[in-house]
Amino acid sequence: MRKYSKQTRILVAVDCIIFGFDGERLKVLLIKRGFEPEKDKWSVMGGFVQPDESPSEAASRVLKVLTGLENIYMEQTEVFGNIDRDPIERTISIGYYAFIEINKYKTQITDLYHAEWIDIKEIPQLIFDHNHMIDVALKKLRYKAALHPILFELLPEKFTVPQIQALYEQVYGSELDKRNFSRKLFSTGLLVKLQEKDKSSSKKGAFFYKLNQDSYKDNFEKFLNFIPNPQALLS
Amino acid sequence: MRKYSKQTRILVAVDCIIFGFDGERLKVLLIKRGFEPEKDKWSVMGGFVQPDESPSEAASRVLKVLTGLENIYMEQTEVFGNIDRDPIERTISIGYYAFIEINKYKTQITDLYHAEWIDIKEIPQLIFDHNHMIDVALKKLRYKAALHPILFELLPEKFTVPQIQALYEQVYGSELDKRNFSRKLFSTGLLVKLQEKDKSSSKKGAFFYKLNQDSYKDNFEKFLNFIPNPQALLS
DNA sequence: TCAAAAGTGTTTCGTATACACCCATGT
DNA sequence: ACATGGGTGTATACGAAACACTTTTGA
Repeated sequence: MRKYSKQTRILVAVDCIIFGFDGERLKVLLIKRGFEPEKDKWSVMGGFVQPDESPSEAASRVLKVLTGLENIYMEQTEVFGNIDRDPIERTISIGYYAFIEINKYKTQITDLYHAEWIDIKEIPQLIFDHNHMIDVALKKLRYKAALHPILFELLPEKFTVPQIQALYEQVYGSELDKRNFSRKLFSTGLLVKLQEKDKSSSKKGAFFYKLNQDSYKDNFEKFLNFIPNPQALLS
Repeated sequence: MRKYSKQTRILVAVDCIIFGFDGERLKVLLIKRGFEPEKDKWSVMGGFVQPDESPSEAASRVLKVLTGLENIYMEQTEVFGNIDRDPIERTISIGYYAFIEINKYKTQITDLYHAEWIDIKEIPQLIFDHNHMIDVALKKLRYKAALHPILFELLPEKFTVPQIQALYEQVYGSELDKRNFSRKLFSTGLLVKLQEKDKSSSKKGAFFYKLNQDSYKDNFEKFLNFIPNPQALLS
């Protein structure tokens, strides 16, 4: 068969907004570019989609190269395709966002790309439309996390209730009532209490919990409103 | 400045899933392809992104060429980028979905592309991954419509309560209690009652309503759950 | 007068929210 | 003993859902 001979091919990139949580602050992994264009400026990590990979494979590859991590939850945000968003050459970029447990991230790789965790409140000016990409990812994160238990991806295997609450408070930039929060949390049936306590942040210590993986998967797509029983309907 | 010389450029397309509602059934606008590859097979309408347009501009152009309509609500679904999704040549396609009032669609243009409204329950086998694209768009539509008043885009300027209800019932494939439905509907403050009645579907006649455009815009992003007051937080 | 669709109210129940005190422990 | 953060319970209010009858009018 022949090709679509009269059409223009375009550079396609992926850019990854990588969120992390250190127990106190929500952060994004940014790199200081070691190459042109915009050398030494901050940006999110990205790369071009190669002939032998799908965009999501490209995003996973980029994530792995930067952090050494695989099998991480990633999701598309949206496509950024303005004609002049990259001054060198037209490039259409597919945005992805990922959640990683900040301590799994190996710092030895950091130096290679001059990568750093930057507090979400202190993002510097980035190249191209990368600030906008982060805004979009953050908005999507907030939207999704209000309806689905997605933020657990940011927590270590064992975590405490005060830690989760701090995470939600970071994401939404507001304080939550701990009594109502913990009740809601437990009512999901997602948490399994462990015997061990985290004594690092208080004298009394806070119990560790882990995710009930089965009900986590089962409940991931659940949410409510407008339609009487959307859980049953959205499948 | 020089180009990213070592990278491979890729064909980028947009494909538009166009939803319509005829007062009874939810439908999708499909075309019978008049060109190779897959001539005479059904597909959704799409086109390649041109050098002088962004993907969303391309989607609007495709929609206009097919339906004659402009300024229609469109939104990205996701990117479909498997290496072999188009057997002729690798093409990355950005999915869009649109809602149009079915009667605004001019049938004279239909013939040009052999376009037809197909009931959502009766989608034939389509080329490439187009069936999957429709599934994704439909899922997204259901998700979004459960939280936001998006389905009004499918209705004519004047509509009746039984019509909206029928639309929701089509979208979710389930029956709704009309007492609860109308109460919820009116509580949004989105509707303005008109004097005129629609007598076409009953002897008694049903009152027409129109959208309160101001509160429609104000309320578009509202919804609830998991976080105490997400409306205030998502902005 | 009857059939067919439109329109309207009440009760019940569950969940969201507001709110304040006791517990455990290291210093 | 006390300061610090962890953990728990209750009362109220609001919204969701279940449920059935009356109205209008063309045939």
